Amino acid sequence: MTTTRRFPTREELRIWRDFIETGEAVRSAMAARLQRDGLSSGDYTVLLALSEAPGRRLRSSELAATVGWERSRLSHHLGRMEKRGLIRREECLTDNRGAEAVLAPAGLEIFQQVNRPHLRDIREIFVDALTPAQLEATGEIMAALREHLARE
Amino acid sequence: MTTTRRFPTREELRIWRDFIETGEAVRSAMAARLQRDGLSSGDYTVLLALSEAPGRRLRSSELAATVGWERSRLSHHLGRMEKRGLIRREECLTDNRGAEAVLAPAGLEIFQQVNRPHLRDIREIFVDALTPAQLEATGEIMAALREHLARE
DNA sequence: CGGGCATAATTGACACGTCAATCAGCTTGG
DNA sequence: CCAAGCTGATTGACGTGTCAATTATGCCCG
Repeated sequence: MTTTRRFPTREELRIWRDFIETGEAVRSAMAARLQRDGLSSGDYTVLLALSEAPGRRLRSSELAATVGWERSRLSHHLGRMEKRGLIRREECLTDNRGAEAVLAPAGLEIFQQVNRPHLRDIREIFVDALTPAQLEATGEIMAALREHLARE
Repeated sequence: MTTTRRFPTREELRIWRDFIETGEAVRSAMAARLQRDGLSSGDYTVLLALSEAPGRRLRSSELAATVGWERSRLSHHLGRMEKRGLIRREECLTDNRGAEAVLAPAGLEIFQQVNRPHLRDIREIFVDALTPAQLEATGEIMAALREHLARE
């Protein structure tokens, strides 16, 4: 009876824009809080991954896979973090092409300072804004979007 | 009875990360499609606003308000779009400080070419991925997040 | 063995976004 | 009227992200 609509309705469009804009607003609010401790979201992502890695070190490519970044993005970011003394780079013993990123003392210290406040911020900005049912629905919606994306 | 939890649970954290990462994935998928026509998301946003404005022109500050951007972001973006011939800048007659952004013929043409495919992409990437109930829930969740953010 | 291909990582060029500083023109209170 | 301050817009510096090219090494097959 009803054929597949070609274009979104006004309401669907509104929700789409809400989705995009709210995501940006939430990320930017979180970035602002992290910034108070001098970290960007990317910094936190890297520090978290390294702090959880055995020996607090990871091959560049493993780190990239862990955080889901492209190599070159990681390379640029590590360069900036190294300049600030948050990480070090070392050569890889088992593969001369390889590089390892090592959590530096300054990086560990700031991560430990920032981690609990950051988790609290996630609760304040995100978890507390939603009912348990909405939170669950969010999980399902994100899963549906990702699965749909993957089917292309 | 139950005091406010200090930190998110594992599950809440998972949903938080899903929310952030899915948002990034969806935006990036959309950006890739627009890119096939040589436009960034920002370009589309500006072209849409201008194409709907009376005379296809807007004062810079009004354009900034319409799309919700900071002035300086808009200024940089308009500079790039002007270089590509998508818009022109003209002086404002009523306020010598002012500048107007005017949709250039090339900008109008590409916008008209891109608009319908873009709307179709929104349906394919976003609307089609969700059930009607999920779509409605998304609207409510985004509203809740924004309202919560505004309360700070 | 060694030429050719794959892989690890970096680099450079460029688009994008934010922040702080700047500049010009409007506006207003004494 | 005019100095002080406000507003519109741009700019420069810098962090960030992507893409394509590059460099160096490992690996495999003939």
